[in-house]
Amino acid sequence: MKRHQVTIIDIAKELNLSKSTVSRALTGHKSVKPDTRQAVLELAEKLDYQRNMLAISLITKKTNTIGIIVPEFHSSYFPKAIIGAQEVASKAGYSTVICQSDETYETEVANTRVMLANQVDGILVSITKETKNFDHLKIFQRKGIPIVFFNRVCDEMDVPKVIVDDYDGSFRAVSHLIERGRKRIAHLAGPYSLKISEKRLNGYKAALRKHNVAFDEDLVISYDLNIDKVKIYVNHLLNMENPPDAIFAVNDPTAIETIQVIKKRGLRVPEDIAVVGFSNDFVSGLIDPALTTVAQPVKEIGQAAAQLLIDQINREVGDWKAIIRVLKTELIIRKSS
Amino acid sequence: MKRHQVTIIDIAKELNLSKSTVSRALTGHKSVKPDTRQAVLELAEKLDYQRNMLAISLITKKTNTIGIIVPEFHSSYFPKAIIGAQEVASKAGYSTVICQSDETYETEVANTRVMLANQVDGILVSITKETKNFDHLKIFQRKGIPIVFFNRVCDEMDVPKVIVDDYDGSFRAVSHLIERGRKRIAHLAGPYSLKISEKRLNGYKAALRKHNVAFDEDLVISYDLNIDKVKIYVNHLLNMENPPDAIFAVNDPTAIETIQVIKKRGLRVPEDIAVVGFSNDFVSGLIDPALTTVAQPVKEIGQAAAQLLIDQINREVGDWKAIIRVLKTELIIRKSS
DNA sequence: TCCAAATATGGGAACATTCCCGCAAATTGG
DNA sequence: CCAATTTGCGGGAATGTTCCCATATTTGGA
Repeated sequence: MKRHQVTIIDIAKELNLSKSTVSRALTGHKSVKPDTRQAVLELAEKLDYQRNMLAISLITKKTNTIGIIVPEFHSSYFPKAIIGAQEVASKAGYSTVICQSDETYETEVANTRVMLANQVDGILVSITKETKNFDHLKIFQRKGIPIVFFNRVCDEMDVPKVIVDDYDGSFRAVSHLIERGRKRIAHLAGPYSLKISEKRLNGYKAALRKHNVAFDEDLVISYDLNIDKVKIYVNHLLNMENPPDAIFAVNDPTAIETIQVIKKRGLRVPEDIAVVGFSNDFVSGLIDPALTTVAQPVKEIGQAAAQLLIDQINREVGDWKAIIRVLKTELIIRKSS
Repeated sequence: MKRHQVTIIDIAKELNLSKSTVSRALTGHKSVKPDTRQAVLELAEKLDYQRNMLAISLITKKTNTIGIIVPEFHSSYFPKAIIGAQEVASKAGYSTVICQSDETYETEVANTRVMLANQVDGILVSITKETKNFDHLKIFQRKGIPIVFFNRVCDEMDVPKVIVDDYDGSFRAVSHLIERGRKRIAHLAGPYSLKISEKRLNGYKAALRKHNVAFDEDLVISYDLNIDKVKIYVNHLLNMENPPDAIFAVNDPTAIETIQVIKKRGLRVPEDIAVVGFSNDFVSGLIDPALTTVAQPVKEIGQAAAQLLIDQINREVGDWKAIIRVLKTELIIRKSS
């Protein structure tokens, strides 16, 4: 299939030079006569020579590639974070290999294999909701390949992480609901295997405590983020003999689906039940009613994560700290509360 | 930074074998004693040996990687198409390198460089709205690297393409508006450098003709897809002495923004002005009013494109046809019309 | 004018792997 | 029981590049 690739040897032969000289001319080394360099560059252009990164990477042991593993592409969160990461990566001369784990542990493990085989210089990871064992990620640590977590982080690994203050965001969202006079606030939580679910739950609890609202265990439902199940849980909540007057959802897709279910039952948002989400997805301002939510600086998270990763790649082995960057959230109050 | 990588030579030495034998054992070659293979496999596992794809690719001239270049990540279209493409690619043993050109020609050119340097086995491309010169893509053809276009295709290159029937979708959308009694239907078109803009415009014109509605040049505005400008154009249309009673937008983000502008002026959708979009983005069903739009089988488009590409990679050079897969659209009628 | 230093180039190892070729030992068949 | 085949393994080239070391040429200062 492939025909012969133009190599530096072809250029060398044509110009009666050695491959060493051509290599030097091409990489912008000093100690090569301007005329020679000029000739090499011109011929390279003419033959449209492309440097073979495989060979270069093989010898330099550096691929200038970073891997990104994210659980899904359905919400606008990860695409946006990836844009941010790619931005700083490409500015630093890195290309990116993106894998999507589809929220399953096995795919995530497979993805890490791809990354290792491709000899990435470092990886950015946001784990799946299923991931409880981290051996596949610890391999990178062991091999000295930098790793940075963002959003969904691994607590038991001592590496840099970029997160938002989930506790605080959650606290403010729930406080807001209480200030609007809501007394029975339900929480549709994520799986507790994810640290963010736990933190958002804690923020929720703290807000209740702070405002002397009784905590009712029955009003907290942890679910697996499978959006189809929201219907069941929301209906369950609405069918309680003492139903909630507000629902704080762990993320925006959940909140949006919650609103749909409530509307379908003929109840009004926010009059009958207020709804608040988390993340400020692109959609959230456009739906009816517009969703009150906790905005995250998503693109900045991606940027920060990539920057942390590249810093780590450029540092000497051992010379880095497990910095945890915590970015601020912002409560966006809209019609749904 | 990097410490020594475990290679087949390490394994060979440890077991007093040659690297050839280890290679054979690892690649599942026949003619290697079961005991030997077992020993190799076990030691490889123990040392957590990872095959170096760089070296393998260098020698086999195949990277098992396909490149995907898309213009943007903002709408749900491209992420969804990528999911589809990745699905069939990874099933076929290919990983993907994704680049986003940010709707600028220069970035697209840079992206193709990355793809060439990374020796991808083939690329999937959807061009930017700016791309008028295709030399950077023709290089792939010249080098015998398969290329498949999807969505935003290049007309002057004779390669496989995956598109939807834009003309037909547009025709049906506009026919629907006419059937609902609309007489003055405006069209917010995309840049004519994109084939899809042209086709959607043609479908629009054809529908008018078919139903004997006069074509009014002033009701068609072509714009550069910069969403911030929608406001200007929609206001311009509404300020006309004989304003439109419907707006057919070239895509959903445009339609959604159009609705926002109309609502902000105190007009009602669809009572005063009906709006129809194109693509059925994830958001479109959730906004108020829910958007009538032409649904595309986005994931299937990605799948089809990847399949076409992989077929082409696996074929002998020269043995392929410039198939154009045209997928069907579906008109989704919602509240906005 | 001559030697040292700078400049310019070449040669070859190295990177990790595959794959072809060759050779020995083991197995088979008549 | 010996030739023929099969099985199992090793050696070494090749992939495209960088980089170190060596060598040749030019330059400059005393």
